[in-house]
Amino acid sequence: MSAQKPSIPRGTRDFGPQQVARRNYIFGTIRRVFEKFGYAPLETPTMENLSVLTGKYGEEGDQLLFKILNSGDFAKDVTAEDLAAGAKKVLPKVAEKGLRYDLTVPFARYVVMNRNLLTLPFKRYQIQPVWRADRPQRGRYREFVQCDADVVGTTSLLCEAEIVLMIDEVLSTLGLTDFTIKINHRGVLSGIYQALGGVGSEPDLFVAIDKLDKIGVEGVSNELRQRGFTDEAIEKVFNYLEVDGSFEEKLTQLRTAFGADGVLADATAGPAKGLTDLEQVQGYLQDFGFENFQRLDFDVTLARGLSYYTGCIFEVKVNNVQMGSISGGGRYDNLTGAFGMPGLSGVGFSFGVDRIYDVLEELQLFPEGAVSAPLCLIANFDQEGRATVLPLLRQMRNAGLAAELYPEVSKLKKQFEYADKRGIRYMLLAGPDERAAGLVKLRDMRAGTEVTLPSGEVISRLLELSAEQR
RNA sequence: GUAGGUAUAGCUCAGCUGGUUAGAGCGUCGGAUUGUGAUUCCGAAGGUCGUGGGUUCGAGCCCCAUUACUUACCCCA
Repeated sequence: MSAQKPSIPRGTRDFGPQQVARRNYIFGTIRRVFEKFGYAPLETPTMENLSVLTGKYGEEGDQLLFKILNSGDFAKDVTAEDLAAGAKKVLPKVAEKGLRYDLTVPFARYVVMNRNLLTLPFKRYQIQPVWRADRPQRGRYREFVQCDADVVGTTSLLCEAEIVLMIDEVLSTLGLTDFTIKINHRGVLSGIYQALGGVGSEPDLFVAIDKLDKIGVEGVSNELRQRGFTDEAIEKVFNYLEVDGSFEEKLTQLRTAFGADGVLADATAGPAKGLTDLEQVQGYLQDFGFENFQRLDFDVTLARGLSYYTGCIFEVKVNNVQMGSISGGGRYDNLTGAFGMPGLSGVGFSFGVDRIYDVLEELQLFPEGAVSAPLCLIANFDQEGRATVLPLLRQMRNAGLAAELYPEVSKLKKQFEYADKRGIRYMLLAGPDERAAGLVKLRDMRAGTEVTLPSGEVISRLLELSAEQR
């Protein structure tokens, strides 16, 4: 048997002890905030039936689904004609399950299946990995964890305001200060489209203006022109995109412009609803005493693709770091419609932990403590010492101290190197000399200092030292 | 799916217009130091140069194919 080079699928990663500790630090921060705001945890299976997943993410999304080959003789129902007809015909016969692509669709499925048990409004959070058969690149993985929080069964804009508060709190707690929470409303975008008087297609418009910060005015103009928008329409689009000033000022300018273009006829829907919604969210935030309005940016160009959002939409960008959005979300009015339960409104958002990790690493914002190592290593001098050292080790653990004995008798140099590399702060030396005197030596590896003390006092001393570290 | 780039030791990379036995740093292991690490010194192990073919007297280097990785686009967290 020839030795093969081991590998993992591209776009996936191993996480070593330090990385796991750091990821847990991020998960913990997010979880605590979600729970403080009243969200309850939910977990769903890694795999879903393909019928649940397909058609929910558009044609491109379907291609990015990982499908799971049926067990047993998966090819037994495939005919020669199927093969000739291509993958589309063969797929449903060989695969009936797939890996979850996001957490929102499984959540919708869960809500529909449990509609009789749920008390509305239902607030849930979910922290689980998702899989996409994408081409990996910077900040883009094929297996990554999403942290979603959604409320369904209420149209209250209080939820939107609280989302802003949660995003701000999580990112601030993680040490980030320079980030922008972008907010917009699908109604506002629709208003811009309606103001054009029926030129081009609405999705084309949204996709194009979403790229403004990336490809600039020129790029967006070209793209719109290619998509059949007239120069006149394009000019009008940019008039809207150039609204400027504070949150209130932008709202006022848009209201005036929309009024002039006659798209505010229905005061309870579309553009008018968009403006009043945003106004109200801002009002709630003021009532909450939200301090960081400088981080909240009403961005008319924010569109978030072609997804199912119908109301407010959010996206968070860390400034001065080359990284896509680390959080995003919005309100949807018909999430569960595809599963036969129409008219259920909800709003939710998601943190991309893997991207947050990359950002924190780049900005060196991980705290020192986010490493897991035992507090103390007991040196192993000889077999005879075990009668002294093993009871001591047991007592340390019973006292709640993380400790270990170097598993084999070997040169002290090696044991010291081991402690050093693992980041173990204290080393306990109980060799023949110390044992004869009923003493132990405790070495602080960081300071390089040693103290000798009666073996009966070690545990209380270590407890003091570990308390100091917090 | 589209377009580039890269592939040499466990890791990060040198390797001249094609020329004899492919190098360094870090890491690993051993020793200086049989009871003291992170700084010193000495030594050792470790590579069929991603894979297959071609050109050539001769290929790590040139050509073709292939695979993997990577960056950007599309899309997205």
